[in-house]
Amino acid sequence: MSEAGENTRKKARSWKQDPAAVRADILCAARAEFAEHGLSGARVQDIADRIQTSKRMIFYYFGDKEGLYRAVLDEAYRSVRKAEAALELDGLPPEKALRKLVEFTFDHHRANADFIRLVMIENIHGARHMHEIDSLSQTNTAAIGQIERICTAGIEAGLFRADVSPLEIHWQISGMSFFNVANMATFSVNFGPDLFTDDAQLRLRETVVNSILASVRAT
Amino acid sequence: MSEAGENTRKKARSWKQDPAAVRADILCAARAEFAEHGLSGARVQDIADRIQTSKRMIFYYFGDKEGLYRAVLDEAYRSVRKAEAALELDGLPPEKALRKLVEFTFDHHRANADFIRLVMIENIHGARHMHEIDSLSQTNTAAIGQIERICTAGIEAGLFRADVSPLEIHWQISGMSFFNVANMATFSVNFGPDLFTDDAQLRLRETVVNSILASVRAT
DNA sequence: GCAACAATGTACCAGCCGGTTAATTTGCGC
DNA sequence: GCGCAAATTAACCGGCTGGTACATTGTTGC
Repeated sequence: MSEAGENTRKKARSWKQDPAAVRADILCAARAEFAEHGLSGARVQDIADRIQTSKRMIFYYFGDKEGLYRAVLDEAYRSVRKAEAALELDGLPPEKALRKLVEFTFDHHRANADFIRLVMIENIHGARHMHEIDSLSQTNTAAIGQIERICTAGIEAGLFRADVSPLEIHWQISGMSFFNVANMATFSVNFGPDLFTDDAQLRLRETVVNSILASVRAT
Repeated sequence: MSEAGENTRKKARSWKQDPAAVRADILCAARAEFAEHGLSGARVQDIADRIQTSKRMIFYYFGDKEGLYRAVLDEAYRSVRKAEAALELDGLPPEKALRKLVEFTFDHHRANADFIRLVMIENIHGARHMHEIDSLSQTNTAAIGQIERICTAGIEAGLFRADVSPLEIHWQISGMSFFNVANMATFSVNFGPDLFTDDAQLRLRETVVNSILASVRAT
């Protein structure tokens, strides 16, 4: 995911001219730069330097810095949603399905630190830029739909409490999975890095699964 | 907490000259500015403008922008720790104590959005600046001590599982309480603002309490 | 092969912003 | 009051940074 399209062009054919690849390269470099330094911290020149292109091209394709940032954010959300949609839970029994969803989310967040950082940055900006990206609203609620189906199945089977809230469950899963990646740096400084070794993370993931399952189970 | 020392000086006595108050005012204004715009996004001039002082004073007292940022971060952690330490749980039965701790943390994070934002920002910078603040390491582990005592009491009473991990419990509590504030903006855009009304937050807090309690309880 | 247009390279600018220099004022010890 | 250091002001600077003007080169349709 992160190295895709890094240098797909450059004298690929005779000499140059490959707009689509340039655009893609810029997006990729920009995602890395924004994720690393934030919106105001990112330097357009540095983005250009990451691939072999000029600042000029960036403004040519994306208008201005914020336009580029918006494009990066849009593309990032789009790709994450695609990965989430690939999960197939509908056949599984409720507890298995919920467990799989939690494990997937936990792992997926860990594997996509760039995306997490972009969301952190966007939150610092009060999600101001997301409002101008329309493609989000519809598709994001699909994540809730997944949990809703699990919940109704679980309730019907008498396994889950009748008053579970799919939105709250999603919030819990996201919250811990997100925090795990987003706050690793400060948490490590404050409490040591023990929780972030590979096997500690495996145990932690299991803790998350258990606490979610325990809280939805019928008494 | 946020308006303290806003304008404690200014012609308070005869005309001016009140170094301690100026320093405090700068710190206060800087905290707001950094929390709002991040380290690179914050403008030293804007910090000076928030109170009636000049950029020069800021460099006079704090050396440079990063020095000021470090001072803000230090002071913020210090004040939060003080509030945490005021909690008295040692008399309570284990479940009551844990519940109270969760409720306190959840509310406290909500009430201190500035601090949350500073931590988010510091995480974006890989906690680079926290390393240079020594006062943290010792006192932060006190938070774990609190949970440790609750856990041993709970285990001895046969109420808690024998393998509960205080550090993991702290991670869970922090994770959800932090996420709740830190990601409110993007979460609202993606899933609507329903979860962030006052009474929804009350229910959400109860969900957090229940899921933590459920996951530590002996089977 | 030649317009016409899309894509790219080069050089440049204006304003902002962190940081400084130097002069002025205030408070304090005596 | 006087001297001296601390506190404060005012003006300034250099370079970085987002953004642009213009020339140039490749591409495509005919």
